[in-house]
Amino acid sequence: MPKVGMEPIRRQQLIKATMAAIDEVGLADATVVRIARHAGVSAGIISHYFGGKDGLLEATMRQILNDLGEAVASRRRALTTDAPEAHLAAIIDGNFDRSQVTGPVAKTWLAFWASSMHRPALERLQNVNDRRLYANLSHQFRRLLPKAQARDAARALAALIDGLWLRGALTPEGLDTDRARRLAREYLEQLLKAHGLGIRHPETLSLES
Amino acid sequence: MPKVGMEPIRRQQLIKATMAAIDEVGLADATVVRIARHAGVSAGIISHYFGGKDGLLEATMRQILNDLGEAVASRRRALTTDAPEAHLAAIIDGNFDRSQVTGPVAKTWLAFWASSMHRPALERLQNVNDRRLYANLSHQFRRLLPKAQARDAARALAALIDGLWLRGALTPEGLDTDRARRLAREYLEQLLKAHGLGIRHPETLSLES
DNA sequence: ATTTTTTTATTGAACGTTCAATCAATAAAA
DNA sequence: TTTTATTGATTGAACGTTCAATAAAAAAAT
Repeated sequence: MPKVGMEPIRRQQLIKATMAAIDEVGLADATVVRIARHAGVSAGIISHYFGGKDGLLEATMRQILNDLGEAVASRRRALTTDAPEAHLAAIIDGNFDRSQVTGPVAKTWLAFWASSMHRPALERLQNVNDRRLYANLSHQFRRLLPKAQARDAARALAALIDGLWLRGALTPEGLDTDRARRLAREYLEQLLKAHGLGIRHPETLSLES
Repeated sequence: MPKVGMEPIRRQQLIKATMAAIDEVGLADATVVRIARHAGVSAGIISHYFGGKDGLLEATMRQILNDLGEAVASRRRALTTDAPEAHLAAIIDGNFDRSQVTGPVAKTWLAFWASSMHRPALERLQNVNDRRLYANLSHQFRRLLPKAQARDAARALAALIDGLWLRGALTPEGLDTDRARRLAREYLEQLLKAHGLGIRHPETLSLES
């Protein structure tokens, strides 16, 4: 089947196959042969397109984080108001975007998160993503709360979002995205109410209901 | 050095060495030789006392979860009041117990959490622990809130606790336990306030009646 | 329109490495 | 002398990478 212009196709196939393999047997047993079989190609092709297994894993993590960032960014772009409550709701919704929370993606995300502790290349990607979430939250909260309280609110909401992801990735049924979104939004609502700031119709603040 | 009664000593040494090795190079590179070297013994001894590497990993995870459970249980036993707010505060404090949050333990915990998705033996231990935290929280909230809201409160607080752990395990400086405790307690306070239930001096609940 | 040549894409067996497990040998205490 | 504890070289399996061989398409030549 050799043809020209196979590179972007194969790269995408292999990244998807990596997630499928990790979902199936975990990162530790996701060998190059297994990944290649999922993509319907031979093992050698991985070194050809990614320079080796590490390159493929890094590309896979980068894709997951990019997709997550884009899910958040697109929801914020679609806002018709600049109210901080609306941005915060969009950040929550983006983090529980359907495309991010399917079994393979969530399990791969968690596997990478754990191994990023000891792989510099993955740790870098992880930190960029972490800081982006915290900075986004912190900046919006800062428009509503004093600095110290804004920081705490951002830390807590970021932890709640990650915790819901984590628990969702581990339950066999997968994450209940509607419930996770609702819990995070209710936390946000309570937080603002506790500081004497009402939230105005959180369920209609973003475009998707 | 050979003497009788070495078994409990060696088992403890090897479990501790396992956490040290995972903290140092991650679960993927924590080989039996490396673990044994941390304990100052030879590799063969692992199979002798634990039947193999898997047995050692399972014993290590079991110890972490047992310690965590004991940290919570002992704080609840020490309560002088039966107020649900006090139990909830004790559960929070127990989960951020100092002995549980040092670097090696936290990293090992996260590594096991990720690999429990694909190792039945670890998954079982993980589920027991998860359900215990959720059941404890849920039962105490049930004394304050209607059933549906109690369940949601338990789910959210459990996620917040896990999320704070997760983020703490990944930051180079480790988890700031005081801050994590404070954020979780503030969340609890807001939650109860939102339901019209004041909390009475959460930091002194375990001392006053 | 054929045939030939070149380029691109892919394979999979071979290689060197690393690992967990084994077990005969050894050493110290009982 | 017997028992308990421990070693560490050996073994076999599994892994990622490499690379000569191959196949198909594209380009060039006839």
